[in-house]
Amino acid sequence: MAEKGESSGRHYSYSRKQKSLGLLCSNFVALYNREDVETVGLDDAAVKLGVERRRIYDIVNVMESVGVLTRKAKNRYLWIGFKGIPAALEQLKEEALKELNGLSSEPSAARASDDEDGDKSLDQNEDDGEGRSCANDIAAKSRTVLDRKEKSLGQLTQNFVKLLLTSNAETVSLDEAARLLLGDGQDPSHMRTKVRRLYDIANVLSSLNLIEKTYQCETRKPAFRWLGTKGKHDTSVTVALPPAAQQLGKRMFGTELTNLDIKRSRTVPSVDKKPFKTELPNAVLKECNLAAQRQLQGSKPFVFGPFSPNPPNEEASQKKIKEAQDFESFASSLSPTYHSQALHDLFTHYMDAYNSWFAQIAGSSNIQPSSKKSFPSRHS
DNA sequence: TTTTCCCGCCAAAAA
DNA sequence: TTTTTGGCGGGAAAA
Repeated sequence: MAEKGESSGRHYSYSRKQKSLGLLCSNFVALYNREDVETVGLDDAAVKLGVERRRIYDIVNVMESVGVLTRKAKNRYLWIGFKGIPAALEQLKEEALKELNGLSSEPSAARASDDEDGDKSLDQNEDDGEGRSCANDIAAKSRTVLDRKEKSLGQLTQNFVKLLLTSNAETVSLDEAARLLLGDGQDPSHMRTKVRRLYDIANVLSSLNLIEKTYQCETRKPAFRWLGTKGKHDTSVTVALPPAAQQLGKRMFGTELTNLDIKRSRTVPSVDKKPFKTELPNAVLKECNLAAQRQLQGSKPFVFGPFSPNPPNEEASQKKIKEAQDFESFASSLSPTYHSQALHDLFTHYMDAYNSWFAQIAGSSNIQPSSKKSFPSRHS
């Protein structure tokens, strides 16, 4: 009955970027990554973030695959946060290694593999020869179930991550991944679908800062590079950029996590019909995530999400201040991206986080921005 | 053009 | 049954 999405007929210029899974994921994290959150409701998320439920399933599934969340009940997820990532990764790597040297008959073995605690130890019996009517039926059924599970976004995510974890290549392109995760010569249509899914996954993994988009050295082909698990000292894990890519004049990516992407803000192909200074949201948001995270990594080898719970060091304070100011101006020129309300909460959250965080470092190193008074008084 | 990937139909699991 | 999950691929924005 009721028409939900769209609405407001004349929505000048529509931008996919503002609806991307990556951005959604960032917003999701920003919304729930706090101490006082221990459970997440899907409805709540969908409403707060202004998206249809379907999209929530998408991001939640891949996040769960990486340990950020766990399904607790219908409509309910347990929020674990970025601290859950290392363990999950460890496990994935372990599995990957195991199935790497073990039987290599199955490319994408979707073993029961439901990590940790003993779960429902359902049938595993395949003895006896007389199945009779229903036994066969059940077998077929579980066949279907397994099949479906095998194709799930979550499973694909894990396989993709395993691939990245074990691959000795520096970067992996999505159709390489698809090719590896599927058979070799597969039906092209099937292949395309798989690649679509990989794009989805890659977007949220990027948003979580586990991977980064780059270009393959020689081919110049788009590809992804693993960023997580910097277990060892960084010996030479970071290969130089593909030199050729630089002269393309296109958007480039830094050598490190310094992946700033200044939004080109290309809106309305024909005439600029925008009455307001509509601009930035997603790019800035994302940037904030990255910035926050970058700042927070002190002696730690690697930090996962934004606002991780450890005190920053004071060496980069100057930069922080500047960013804080940027952020301030950004916040004041907020424009509706999804359905108004939700984002407001989000920004409030960001402001809070930045404030408390800034207060910390400002207090500890005793530096004040010369021109401005960092932040105006906070009032709820 | 190719690459990226959002949207939402609709079917499989759960309640 | 209804509701919750979530494959899947069309097709359009972005590069």
